Amino acid sequence: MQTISIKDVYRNTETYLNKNISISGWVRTVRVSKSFGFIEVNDGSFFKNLQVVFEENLPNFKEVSSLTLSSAIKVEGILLASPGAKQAFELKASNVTIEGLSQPDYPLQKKRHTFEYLRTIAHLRPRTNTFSAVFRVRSVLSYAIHKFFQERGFVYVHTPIITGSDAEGAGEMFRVTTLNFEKLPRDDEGRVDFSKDFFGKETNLTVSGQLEVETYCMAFKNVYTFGPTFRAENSNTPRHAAEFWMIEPEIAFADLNDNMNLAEEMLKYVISYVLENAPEEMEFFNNFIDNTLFAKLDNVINSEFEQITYTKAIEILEQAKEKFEYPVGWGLDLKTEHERYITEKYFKKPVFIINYPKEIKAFYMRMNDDNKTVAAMDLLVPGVGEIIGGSQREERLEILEQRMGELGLKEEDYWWYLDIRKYGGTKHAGFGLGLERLLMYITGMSNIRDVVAFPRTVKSADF
RNA sequence: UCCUCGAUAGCUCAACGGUAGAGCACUCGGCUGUUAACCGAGUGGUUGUAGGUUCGAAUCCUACUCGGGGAGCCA
Repeated sequence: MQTISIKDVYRNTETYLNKNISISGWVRTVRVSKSFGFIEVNDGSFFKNLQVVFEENLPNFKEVSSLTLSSAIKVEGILLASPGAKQAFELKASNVTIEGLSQPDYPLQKKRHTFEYLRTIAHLRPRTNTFSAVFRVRSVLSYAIHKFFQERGFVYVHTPIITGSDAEGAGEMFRVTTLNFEKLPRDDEGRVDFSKDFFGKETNLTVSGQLEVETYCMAFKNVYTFGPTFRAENSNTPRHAAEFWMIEPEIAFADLNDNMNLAEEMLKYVISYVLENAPEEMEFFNNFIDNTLFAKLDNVINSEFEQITYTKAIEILEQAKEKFEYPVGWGLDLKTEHERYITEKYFKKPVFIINYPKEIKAFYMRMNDDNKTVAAMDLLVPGVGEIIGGSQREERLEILEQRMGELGLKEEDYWWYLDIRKYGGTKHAGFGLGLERLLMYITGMSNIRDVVAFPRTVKSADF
């Protein structure tokens, strides 16, 4: 008899009803009486469990009655309509094979656990309802992102994880080295001699694939990266991880407006896709994690995202009755409290803020005609804050070189980045989207450590 | 890194200067349709670590470690 998935049983019930089937999975809970009992089995294919009914006539009735939580079993039997209120059908067992018995000190209860405790058993937490839902949605979301870009002809580019450009500037980096720390090679001035290192120079883990992907953008026109990113920042917040995944599309012959349209279209697409393709999981999140979730997501899908300039945002904040802890003024960066006010209280929907002062943004962003602002965009969403940061890139060689000079960046460190401006450069734009931030927004999970399988954060790299 | 709150049984918590307790988990027993099953009994503790105050400390004080929340930085 072929073993079928529990998802298949739920999705194609008519095919299997009143027929003999076989399933395999892990015991979520057992309820026994003297001569019969119930087992709820989860096989990982589906959020919901399948209820198995067993009776005294099983040859191993006693062993089955005392099954421990999370034991691995295989069940053969007939799928019947269930008289119980909480499920439409159940599997009446004719044979239960115990594949792997779980020890009685299994640390997960049938009761609710705190997320803090579950983080200490990250190897077991995917067996809980919440994490089963989170990581199935993470998978569906990742697929939706690829599907969105692939359907539009974008080329998926694998930018390097180990980077040799020592001047990315997007944050503190993790050094990659094979040097022996006990005996570091030194140069004449007593400094560590990286020419003796594996790559013959200083190397680090990437903090962004943007600069590299821009070069492929100038060959394939529409490209994206989707991969791990590393930041060694000492950030202790529920929104930061040292290792996270980032999506970075880059589009050629395109300006900031094209960029915003792409971001808006992508977000609406992937949220809709997850709602359609993981309905049980999303129902769970809406019921148990955040009961405003569906309303929030519907609002994103159905509203036109607002677009305002940085200058306008400052005006709004200056006129707000709200008391802010940090000062507001043209030229000052927007703080979390300001961003929250604008997206949550003033507009109550996603907002693009564009055209920031050049002083508070990166060197590669395109200078606007006013010579004061650059074509940057941040997308703020209610509840999470900044979810996307992007810009139109400076394609004019002289202006880019001038900006780098102002900021003290050395041209020789960026020779290849400057080269793409020399050989058929064109206007282009792109943005970065944090996968985990988006996943938090879609699931309502409030800590990034609970949407990463084995989170790496300050002072923590267990498992 | 700063501010703030916390750490007691495997888990979630109570006890707030005077003999450390409950629910769940686990073990045993009972129960013919359960749904975080239910009913009865039992097992389970150097109260995060190190000092200090006190006749006496889980409780008060100090430091440290770890965790939560907020801020900065950002995705």
